[in-house]
Amino acid sequence: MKKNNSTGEILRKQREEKGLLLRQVAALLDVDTAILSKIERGERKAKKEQIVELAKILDLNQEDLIIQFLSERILYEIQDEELGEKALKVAEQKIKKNNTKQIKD
Amino acid sequence: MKKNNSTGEILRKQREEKGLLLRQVAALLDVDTAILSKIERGERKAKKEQIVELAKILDLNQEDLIIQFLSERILYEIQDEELGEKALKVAEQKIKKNNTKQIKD
DNA sequence: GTTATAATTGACAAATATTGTCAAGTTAAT
DNA sequence: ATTAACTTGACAATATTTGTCAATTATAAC
Repeated sequence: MKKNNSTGEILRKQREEKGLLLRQVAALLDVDTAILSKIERGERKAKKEQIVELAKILDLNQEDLIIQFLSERILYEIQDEELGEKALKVAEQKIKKNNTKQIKD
Repeated sequence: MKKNNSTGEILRKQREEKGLLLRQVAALLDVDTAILSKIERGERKAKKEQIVELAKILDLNQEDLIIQFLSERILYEIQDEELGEKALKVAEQKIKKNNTKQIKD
């Protein structure tokens, strides 16, 4: 029972399910095969536009893929940071505080 | 009842409380006054090393300041992203999952 | 084993973003 | 009006990210 944890795994699985080659998807994405290979294996980060494009090309739910992608960017930002988890919680609190403030507008 | 929301506000308040000039703190930090001014006003992001240094210079709790700083970096990462809050939650879940995994090691 | 196709890897280049310097401009107090 | 502290914006230096390319590895078919 294998889970798709990372954006890369999701992309690769779906590409293979559709029987597409790296070359083909890379062409549609307008990047070199090497880049897509690295993105799928998590060696490189994709750009947001590429994630959006890939969702279209591979018929993946765009929102889910973006959430996945953004969460990885967030985790990348706090990698090796001992206080990362606490910072995440503070960030959430700040967002919430801002949301409730918005009600006034 | 004014809260110190941002890193910059904390830094400025504490510097003023200590009666230090931008010039003086900037010198200790080894950057131009302009940079520190911008950091305090939230116009520029500080580097992590600078945050650590500033905590020392201004006698601020280092962990608290770092958490503050990291949370801002995280929020910066998802600014303007509609799905940012959801991504934050997913990021937290991933961290937790990883924590429990670690027990095995 | 050779050939052919797909994917991976690593060195390097191009593009973008971050951080810094400097000089000129405010602001506020005297 | 002078002075000191701070601010601002243009630009330079640096660092990071993203991309290209050529060489290599892996796999399958013969």
